[in-house]
Amino acid sequence: MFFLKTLPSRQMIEGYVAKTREGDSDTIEQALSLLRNASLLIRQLNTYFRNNDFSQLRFLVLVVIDREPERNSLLASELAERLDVSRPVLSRTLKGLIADGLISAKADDRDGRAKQVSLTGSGKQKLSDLMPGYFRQICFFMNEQETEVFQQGQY
Amino acid sequence: MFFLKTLPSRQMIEGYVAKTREGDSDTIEQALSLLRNASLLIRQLNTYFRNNDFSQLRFLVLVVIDREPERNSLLASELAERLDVSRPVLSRTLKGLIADGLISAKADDRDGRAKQVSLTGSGKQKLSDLMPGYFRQICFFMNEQETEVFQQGQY
DNA sequence: TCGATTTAATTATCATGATAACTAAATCGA
DNA sequence: TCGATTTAGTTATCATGATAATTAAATCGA
Repeated sequence: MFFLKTLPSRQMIEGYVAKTREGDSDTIEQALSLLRNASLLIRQLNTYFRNNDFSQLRFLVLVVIDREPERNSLLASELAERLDVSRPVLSRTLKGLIADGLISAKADDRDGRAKQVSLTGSGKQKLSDLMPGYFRQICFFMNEQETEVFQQGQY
Repeated sequence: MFFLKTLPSRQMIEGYVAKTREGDSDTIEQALSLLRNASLLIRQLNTYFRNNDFSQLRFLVLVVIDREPERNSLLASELAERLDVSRPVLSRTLKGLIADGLISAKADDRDGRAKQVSLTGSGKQKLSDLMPGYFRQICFFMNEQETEVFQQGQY
């Protein structure tokens, strides 16, 4: 997250760039807009998931299992490859999803350490329950942005 | 943060959009790219600050006090207006910055509840120590992106 | 083939975000 | 003017991210 509500003015950025002799103002301004816009959207999505007693990470775990073509289960290690969170966080999150009956896990046949994870019926249901609202949040936000920041060429 | 390393394919998105009858694929794709790019940059910046025994929020507090024109102190409540974090987090962060001698606080003359916060010498020093590297991180990342995702029109 | 290394997953612990509940001061309004 | 409300800030607690260390299984190589 990027917590600055109002980005530094162009002048301010140019002042810092001149002082540090590092970077160029356009790039900095563009990057700060990127950070701020994304942070606003992330906030909105987190609120959406919280309101549905869920979390973005839980949702993405379901998505990643669901989107795997030709397979209905994934190893936890494969999930870890596809998701940019630490292994302990993934472990804990899977535990929660299992406890809630949204995924099921069984030991892998070939590798005694590994865990096969798949969506349960309620997992698939949860995913399709959440997806429309998720898209709605995104589109609502993007339309908002279009009429504000994006038009001003800040992004 | 948005944790999906590889965004859903265009086809995948179109599948979900069709199923949910919600949103349009271009907007979704654009938003997911926004989220993912920003998350990568935030990761890089967090790493930069951590390597310097600091944090993004601490840095932004210093920036916000520093950038205030014609003033050398701000009320904690004014900081809260400018930064998108909860009050308790701001409280805790200010406490840490005071303990490290980077800012100083004194009770406000007019309002017995309020706190005037200002940068100390080391606070100003810390800020100018960190700023060039901060800009360097940003520019490095943006150049990287230019040669990858941005060119592909995903953003 | 068996000791060393790597890999999969978890446990323990910390850092840093949030909300709810609180204290105390300021302000509002009948 | 004084009780009610609002505002500033903190404390207590929880949620969720991270890293370091651990366990156990698999694999590598002399």
